[in-house]
Amino acid sequence: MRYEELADLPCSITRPLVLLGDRWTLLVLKEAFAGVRRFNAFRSHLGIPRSRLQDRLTRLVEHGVLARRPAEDGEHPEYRLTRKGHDLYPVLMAIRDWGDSHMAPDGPPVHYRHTGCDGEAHVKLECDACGTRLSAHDVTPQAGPGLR
Amino acid sequence: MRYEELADLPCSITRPLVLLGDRWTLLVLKEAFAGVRRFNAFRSHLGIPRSRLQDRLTRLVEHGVLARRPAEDGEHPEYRLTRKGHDLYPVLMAIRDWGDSHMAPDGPPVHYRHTGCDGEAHVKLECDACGTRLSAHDVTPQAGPGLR
DNA sequence: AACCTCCGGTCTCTTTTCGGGACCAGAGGC
DNA sequence: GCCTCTGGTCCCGAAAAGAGACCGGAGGTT
Repeated sequence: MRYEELADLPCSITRPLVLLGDRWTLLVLKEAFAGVRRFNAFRSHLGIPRSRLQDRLTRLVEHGVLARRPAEDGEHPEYRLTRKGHDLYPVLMAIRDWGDSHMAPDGPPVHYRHTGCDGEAHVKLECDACGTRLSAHDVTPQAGPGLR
Repeated sequence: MRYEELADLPCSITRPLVLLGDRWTLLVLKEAFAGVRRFNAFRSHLGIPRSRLQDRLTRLVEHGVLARRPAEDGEHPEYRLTRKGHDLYPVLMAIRDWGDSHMAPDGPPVHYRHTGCDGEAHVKLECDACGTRLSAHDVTPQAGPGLR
């Protein structure tokens, strides 16, 4: 129970990571953003063991990231992103930007294009007051209300 | 060796995750961005077992995310972010934005402020051509040069 | 020198988690 | 009635994580 206790720390990086920080969870979510909804579809795309997939899906449902619906037409359940899950898209896109920059010697395997536009989607860190583009050097941490 | 093979897939989300997707790696990097450089400092801040920390640091050095220097003044080695490591900041900030939104009922534990400005740093997904703010619905994947 | 401490790092043992396959039940299809 | 597909559970051997003992080099003290 040592590691799970990290989720109680007042840190908005640590807390999500206790949920998301493992081999499969973010990969499952990546598939979900690609439109995958069915149990066996996740399984065949990722090669994840069934029991592991079951664990991860259940946990994501418990945390409100996915919703399990008994399916609308057929009988087979669907796992769909909730609003909360949908909000994770920038995380995956930030990872992808990094992957394209540093782990894609032949260029990006996939372009993520603004639909109906020539541009590509990229993640940017900005100051919400002055709009300046920021890097780690420009940011200063400061105590907030959620600090116990 | 099944799981590691995912790193060979032509996907810029999957490839980084094989390196970053585990309990500790992103937490170690979070500490690195907070200025931590020494072995025992990582250890005491995170409560990570020493052998685990050793593994992770070594792996990050091998991947060029951290650099191990014999230290400039004293004798003790330092682990510092490389350029490649520095580029991971948006990933951590994207996670933090999500944590603040969905896992911080009492408000953000920490504000990440634009130094010398009142604004806060936030991650945004934008079209690099037209500048529009994008969500997952506005993005279409398209084959790129890195696709085998 | 002898002793003590601090530090990064290794080794080893136990517990937890993961991987992979067997097994199961419900829903159709034929 | 039988075969198949699907989501889901169970179980066991393998891999990874946790925890603590141990080690060696560098300083500091006396």
